[in-house]
Amino acid sequence: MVRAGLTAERVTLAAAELADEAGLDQVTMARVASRLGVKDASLYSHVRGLEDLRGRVALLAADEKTLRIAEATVGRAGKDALVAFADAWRDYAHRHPGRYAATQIRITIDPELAARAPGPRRAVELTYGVLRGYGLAEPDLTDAVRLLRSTFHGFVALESAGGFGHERAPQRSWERALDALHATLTHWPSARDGDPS
Amino acid sequence: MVRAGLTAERVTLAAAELADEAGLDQVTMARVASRLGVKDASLYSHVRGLEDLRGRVALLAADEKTLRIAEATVGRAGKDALVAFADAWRDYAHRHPGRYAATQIRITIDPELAARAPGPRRAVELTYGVLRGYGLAEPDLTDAVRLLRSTFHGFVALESAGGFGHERAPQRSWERALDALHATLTHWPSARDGDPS
DNA sequence: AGTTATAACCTAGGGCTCCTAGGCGAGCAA
DNA sequence: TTGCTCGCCTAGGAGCCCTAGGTTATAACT
Repeated sequence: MVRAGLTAERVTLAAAELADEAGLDQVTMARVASRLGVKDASLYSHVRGLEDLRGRVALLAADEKTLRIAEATVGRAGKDALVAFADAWRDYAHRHPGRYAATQIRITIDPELAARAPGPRRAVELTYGVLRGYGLAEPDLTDAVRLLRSTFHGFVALESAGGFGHERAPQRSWERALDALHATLTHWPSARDGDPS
Repeated sequence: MVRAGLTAERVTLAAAELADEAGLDQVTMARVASRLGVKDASLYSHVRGLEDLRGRVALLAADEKTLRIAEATVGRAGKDALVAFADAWRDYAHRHPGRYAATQIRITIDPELAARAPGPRRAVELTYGVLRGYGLAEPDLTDAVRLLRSTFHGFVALESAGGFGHERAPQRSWERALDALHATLTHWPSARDGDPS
């Protein structure tokens, strides 16, 4: 009998590929195992269970997405950096819908495993890096980071859930949203300026 | 044998309550049935299956959320209406996490059933109503609607997934986001004003 | 009131899921 | 060559979704 040479990483990668091709809900132990030429029970030597596997896919996706964003934004600043950041985010979600969906799941990840993953921490650093050019200081910086992440994630989630009708290309709306975010960051009100219009 | 008096509506409501209490993934035919004092096979007279049931929960949630927003925004205009709209959205998501999660699922709803549900159409009308005060015209209106929905949904999704650290109260960031959206809508650039900063 | 028809709820069971327990043998170390 | 480790196996339990077919409560009609 030839051994398959499984590792936690290979199992996670197979699950991620399956998620992108067939949807996250189609990721079952049996299907991942069959893709690796193995029985489902064999996976439990490498992965604690289905929930653990999903968590690993989520961590993988976070790392990959962060890497793409880092590559896209390196050497850029200002609106250039903002657009590159946002486009890389959206592009990753489009290219890897299953992996991206895994990141949306309420977190039930092995803390020890999560601590070793560089993705989330690095993602925060990158976001702060983009905002550095806009001259914001805490706590405005935190608020701005949250606004950016909310807008990017919300747009991508609605778009891929079919939440936008077909009357206008999402690309145009995306560009306008980025214009709006750039303007918002440029003129961020550093103090409350009550405008009860 | 006493009959339980089930209807599709009662089954959907039980599923929605279970989703809010235990999480959407805990909504199984068996658990919904037991909550109604019935065997799982009995539900299939009223509901086509689990996917259909989830779709009905999603439709219920959309209708309820729209209703709350309508109540909150009636008689308001401008930023007042924007804030009421957004707060009602976020409040619904907080109060009914399971129902809200159901609305995020990639749509696989019986089209005939969906056509009878007033929620989605009414939601679009309400959003356009809020924007009326800002004097936008198509296609800017569509772009603005998408920006609002993206920001609201993205913020709520990240917030309830634990995506924000604990270093600053989300409420503050939410208020700043609404300030930013109000400013964006007030000064919406009706033509492209390329600012390659 | 008695009869009939509808349909609400049941039991039984198939095929799928995740997961555990225990066994065999492949390939490495001595 | 011998022996050990551990990678992958088979077997099986519990629970999932769903279908088929049987009972029987209830509503409708004479």
